Amino acid sequence: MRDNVGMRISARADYAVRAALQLASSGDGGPLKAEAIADAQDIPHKFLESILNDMRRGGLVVSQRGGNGGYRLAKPADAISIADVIRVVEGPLVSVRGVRPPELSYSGPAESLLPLWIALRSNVRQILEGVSLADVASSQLPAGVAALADAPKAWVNP
Amino acid sequence: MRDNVGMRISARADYAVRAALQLASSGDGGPLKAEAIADAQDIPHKFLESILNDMRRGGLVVSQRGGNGGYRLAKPADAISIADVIRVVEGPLVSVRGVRPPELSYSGPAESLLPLWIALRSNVRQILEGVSLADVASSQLPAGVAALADAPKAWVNP
DNA sequence: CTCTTTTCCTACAGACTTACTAGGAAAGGC
DNA sequence: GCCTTTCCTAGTAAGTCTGTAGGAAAAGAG
Repeated sequence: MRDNVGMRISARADYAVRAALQLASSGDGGPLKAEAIADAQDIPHKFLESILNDMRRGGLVVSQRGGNGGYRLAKPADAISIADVIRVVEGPLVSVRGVRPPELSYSGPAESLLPLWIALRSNVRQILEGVSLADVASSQLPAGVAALADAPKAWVNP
Repeated sequence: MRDNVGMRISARADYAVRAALQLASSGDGGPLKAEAIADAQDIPHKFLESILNDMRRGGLVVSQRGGNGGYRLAKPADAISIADVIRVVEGPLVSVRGVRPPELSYSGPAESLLPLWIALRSNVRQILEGVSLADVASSQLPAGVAALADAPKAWVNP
């Protein structure tokens, strides 16, 4: 039985964003330990560790070992977008058959498929790059996004 | 090395759309054989067969066996959207951790994540449901989509 | 009825991805 | 030295993705 594809947010990406939000909302009471985040957001501890590691390598968080170490955001929460987080843990936001749209080539009646994928990607970017960790953590989504989410139609499954 | 997730259009979905476009553009010179489509679009023949089968079960195409059989669209090309095609071969357009957004529950600073995913999904739908096979086959994308695709920024990788 | 064509169905296989878990080494503070 | 917490390598069970193989069932032509 085939299931869900299309815009798939994996567990890894979902966890990454939630962890980042937890860090964003911790204001500045020192760094947060992986385990504290794991408990707060109900994420498997060791799995989260590897995600936080990706985020550190990607320059999104900084870490401190030992006694009262932990993680904190490397930049202000309003300077990190959801797209930043997803890209750091999973690579490109949009891909077709494993490659990014500009590398594709279509022929015949499928020629205009490329512009379509490009438009789609641009649209997804617009949303995910336009929303910061601070926006979500404070429940203040940008007007355009909030408008989309408020339409009742948006909540019903097709 | 982790790679591409996010909005992933699988080979299966890409092939399905291209096959449907080929059918759309064949006007009405009788049904098209699977092999003819496979050749025209450079899709593995047997793989395409199973995709066309999904599309038949989903009511998108009708088939005819024997002598000069083949496939044709079950509805006019301007009554089938790209979203229809993708959904028939891959299920829901957008999912988070394998489930559809409305089934999720977030807590703490992640509470506003749900509206964000909903907004994202609504946006993706708007595009993919708003473009028909006829639009793509005739290279006449709807104004809003064409505008997105025409922005030079949309074509550069981040 | 037989032959050819083409769809339809089932089964499988190899490579890859996903979501984890285990165990310990390295660093930092007391 | 000791305790904590990050950091690193490895592995694994289950699933998905992209196909292939082989044949049975239908439709029409002769």
